[in-house]
Formats: sequence, C-alpha cells, structure tokens
Amino acid sequence: MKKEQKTSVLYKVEQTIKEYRKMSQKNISDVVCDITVDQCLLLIFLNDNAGYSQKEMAEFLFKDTASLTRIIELMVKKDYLKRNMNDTDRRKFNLEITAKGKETIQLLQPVIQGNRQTALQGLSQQEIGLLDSLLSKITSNCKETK
Amino acid sequence: MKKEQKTSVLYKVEQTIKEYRKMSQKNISDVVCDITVDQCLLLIFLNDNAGYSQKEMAEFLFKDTASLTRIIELMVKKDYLKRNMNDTDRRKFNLEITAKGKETIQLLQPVIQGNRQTALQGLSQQEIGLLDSLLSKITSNCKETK
DNA sequence: CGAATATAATTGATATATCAATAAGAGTGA
DNA sequence: TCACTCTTATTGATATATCAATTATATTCG
Repeated sequence: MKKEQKTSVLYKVEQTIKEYRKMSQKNISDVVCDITVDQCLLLIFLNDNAGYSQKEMAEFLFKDTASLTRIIELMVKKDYLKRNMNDTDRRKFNLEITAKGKETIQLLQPVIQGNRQTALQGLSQQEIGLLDSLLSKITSNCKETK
Repeated sequence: MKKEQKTSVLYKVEQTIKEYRKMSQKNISDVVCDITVDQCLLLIFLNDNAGYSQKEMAEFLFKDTASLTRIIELMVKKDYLKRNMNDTDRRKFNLEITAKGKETIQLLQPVIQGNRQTALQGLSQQEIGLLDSLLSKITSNCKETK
C-alpha cells in the first residue's frame, strides 16, 4: 500500500472509531442482547437530558433526523421508549423511557464507562485534551468548506 | 448535556470522521456525480495496489468482506470495475479498472488530495504525528479486549 | 486418492447514513 | 382570519455496516 495512504491520519480516525464501536457493541451485547451502540447512546442521552426535540437530539448525537426517527421507531417497538404527544407543539413528541428502558440503563451505564476507560487506557489527561483539540480543528476545517 | 458525555473524546472522533466524510462526499459529487466516498477510495486503492484478494482489501480499507462485495458489485454495474477470473484460485477474482474507472481516477485524485489538505489545514507535521500515535493507541486498546 | 477441514466470496437479514421529497403543524404578516 | 413561509418529523430510495449462514473452491492429512 502506498505510504501516503497508509499514513493518512484520516484513515486512522476512521479505523479508530470502527474498532471502538466494535468493542463497544461486543461488550454491550454481552449484557443486553437486543440493543445496538446507537440505541444505547440514545437511551443514555435521554436519561441525562430531557426535553430536546428530535432535531436537537440528532445534532447532539451527530445523526441525521431521518436516522434518529428510525432508531426511535425500533426502540419503541422493543419497548425501550414510548412516544407521548407534545401539547405545545404537535409536530414534536415527548420521548419517555419505559421501565424496561430504565433497567437497561442501569445495566449498560457501567459498560459504557468501561468501554471509554478501556479505549483511553494509557492516555494522560493532557494527551486526551490534545487529541480533542486536534480533532476539533479538523472538524472545523471540514465544516468551513461546506 | 452532561459534561462527561459532551467532552468524551470518543464522541469527537465520531464527529470528526462524519464531518470529513460529508465534506469529501460533497467535493467528490461536484466532480463525479454517481460515485461515493467508499467507492472512490476503493478505486484509488486498486489503482495503487494490484493483486490483493477482496479479503485483504477489506482489511486495508477497514471494511467487512460483505460490504466490499456489495461495493464492488455496484461499481461493476456502473462500469468502473470489471471482474476477471483468477486462474490459480477460482474462489478469487482479479479486479480490473475500466477505462471509465481510469478517467474517473484522474478526475478524483486531486479532489481527494484537496480534501485531506483541507481537513488537516493548520496542523503541523508534528501534530499530525501525535494525533496518529494517540489514535493508534486507542485502536490497539480496543483490539486487545476483543 | 478421498474425506475432513479451512478459506474466499457471496447472500440474507437487520441497522444505520444520507439525500430528497412529503406531510403536518406553527408562525407571520396583510 | 387566511395565505404564505418555515420548521419538525416522517418516508422513500439507495449505500454501507455487521453478523450469520451458505456456496464454491483449496488444502491437508490419513
């Protein structure tokens, strides 16, 4: 493989997130069999943050509103979430976490914590901060030219 | 949003790659209308590296063999690639880039270069090296626990 | 050689990503 | 109030991700 490609750090960003997601999914599946990484993140997001519209949630989670609609749909089917009407704006829904959803959060929260710790093992706080700022720089470079 | 989540650098890795892919797709589509980022990467990979099996290519490109099969299938349909029999191992194919594929590479190579430059603008070689090594560390942390 | 095993690629099923189009409701101004 | 515009969410179409199962071919070993 050509050196230039092999060493493009953007390849490595892609590789990193894929490995992280793979590990995460595996550890999640060991505890809760019918939930995906993305569903899990949504569940935890909802638990920590109430009152956002789907559009806002999509932004926080870096997802398209279309994707989020479908993720929610599946989670409603699997009885993790419930849609309630929003009285002040009937285009929106209030998402409610079901009892099953809440139990699941209890099971998964430590798994997520563990995944993050595992992934970042051996990196100092300073290194993590640096990584964060370099990635932010790349992100804003990409956004500018859009 | 809870501080802990907002600041997890792993979120940022995900955000970064998504923004990069979005920008890349936009710039690619401006030049060649019917090709995706992944198809483009495969095309350029094949141009630079001949003789790998699909399994090997999948590893280089961080893809599943199933995904790669489907990407190739679409590219054959769109006349970017051609499958030829491999005489020594009939399970494998030799992928050949068509004339259309070769023209397309000429058009896209500078776009890809430009995308990378744009994304990494303002980062020193040293910073890029650091980013690379931090990501490598995370990747190997994730692989270990699998 | 021939049976068992291993490997390469494909296929099926389901989830997510992305863009475009649409539907339904909210807001605004004449 | 009503027409126009904007926003939110959904839906459709297509591409990719992932896992499991399958097919076809290679390899290995008795």
